[in-house]
Amino acid sequence: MGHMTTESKAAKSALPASPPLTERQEARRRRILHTSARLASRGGFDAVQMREVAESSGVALGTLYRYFPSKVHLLVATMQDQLQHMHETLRKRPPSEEDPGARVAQTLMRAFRALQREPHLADAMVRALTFADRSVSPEVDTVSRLTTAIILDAMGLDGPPTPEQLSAVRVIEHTWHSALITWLSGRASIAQVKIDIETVCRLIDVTAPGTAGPSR
Amino acid sequence: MGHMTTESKAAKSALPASPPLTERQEARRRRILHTSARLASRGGFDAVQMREVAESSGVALGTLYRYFPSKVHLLVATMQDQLQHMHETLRKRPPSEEDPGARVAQTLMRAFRALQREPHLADAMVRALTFADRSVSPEVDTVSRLTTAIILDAMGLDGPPTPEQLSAVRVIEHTWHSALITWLSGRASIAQVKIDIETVCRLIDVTAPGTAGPSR
DNA sequence: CGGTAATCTAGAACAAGTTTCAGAACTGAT
DNA sequence: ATCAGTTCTGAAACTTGTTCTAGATTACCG
Repeated sequence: MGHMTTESKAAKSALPASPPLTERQEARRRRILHTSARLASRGGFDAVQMREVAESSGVALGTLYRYFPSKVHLLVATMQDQLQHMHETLRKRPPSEEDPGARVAQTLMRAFRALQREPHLADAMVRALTFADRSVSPEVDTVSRLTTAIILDAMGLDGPPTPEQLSAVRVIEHTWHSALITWLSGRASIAQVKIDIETVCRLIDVTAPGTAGPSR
Repeated sequence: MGHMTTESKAAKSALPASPPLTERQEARRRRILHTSARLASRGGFDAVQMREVAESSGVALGTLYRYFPSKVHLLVATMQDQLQHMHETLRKRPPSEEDPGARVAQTLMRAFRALQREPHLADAMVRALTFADRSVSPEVDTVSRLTTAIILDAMGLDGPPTPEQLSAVRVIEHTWHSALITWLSGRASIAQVKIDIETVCRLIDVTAPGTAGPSR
């Protein structure tokens, strides 16, 4: 593995709020993201090789780097893309449970089973996400907001969440990412992940307004 | 970094099926780990360059790779080393709180402040840990067991932990790692990490035996 | 349409992780 | 002390992420 620059020196902030892309450019971007997901599905993080992504997308290497300043940027963007699909899919079938905690657990396990179908892709995306350094913060933040939105959606709250609930959601996100990693690296079974998710989701019910807090 | 005095074999059972190392070999290994930590402290993950580690440890590159089959292996081993120190240090000053949850939160925040003193080193170790693939599973597992031991120690239980408590500890570990990453990549403040840690530690009290569970 | 600036292409070049190999140095057993 | 087997060294080679450059294309503007 070559060079995984932690600190990208000349960060050419191309993406956020930049000039609108032309038709051809949008198509190129799509092609690249599609290729990225395809290669990742085949062999995970290592199988996404920048030269191959470029060639297979019909784009020069330099152009690929203009669109996505690093491999990690590319994979995080791929994750954004996939998460948006998942958000829509999940939204179509809201969870059947009653309690917010159980609803979140059910939704996350659905998401988990979806990822299970493409474990290599999941591997590439999650590894990129946790390996990302400061130069990718905005993109990682977007992924985080998407994940938060999925969880809040699943909770099915009436009003806005309380600060305590937001804390619980953050912790759930932490657990979600980390549990995913332990599963992907073969150190935890699916059953174990399920237990962890269900355990952490109890925090939702514990922090629900109107419910007596824990005994402290 | 004075390395350990005499310690029981139990602590360093990292390499299960390897032949015992000679004196010179043990010294080489320690030199390498020391160099790794030194370079990491200076510039994080990227500053730990295998050629430089080898040269600065007075060892050939091929030898470095014989001892640690990849950069990630090296950094995870470095983390094992540092965690052992931290475990001993923390054990010397047990937390002052009463409730197990609060004790764990206090201990983890102490550990966190220790890491804050060498943020680059923390960055290198944690990034390696979460980037590790299957080939590093045994070593990552050792780190996980060490972390679990630290948390269980902090809880100060009388008897053995219940399965529910073990689940809570797993979730706390997830949160710990993930919160660390968000802090290291500049996406969360120290205050935010503190809140997350304290939030997840409520799970400990919630799952304490003899306490009524949440209202579900 | 002509001109100009931005974008894209092809390919070389560079950086750092990893592998390989021939020979020197060390180890343990006879 | 000698021999066989392992370990270590030094150096080159290979891989893949990343950068750079010169020229071709394209997009936009008057």
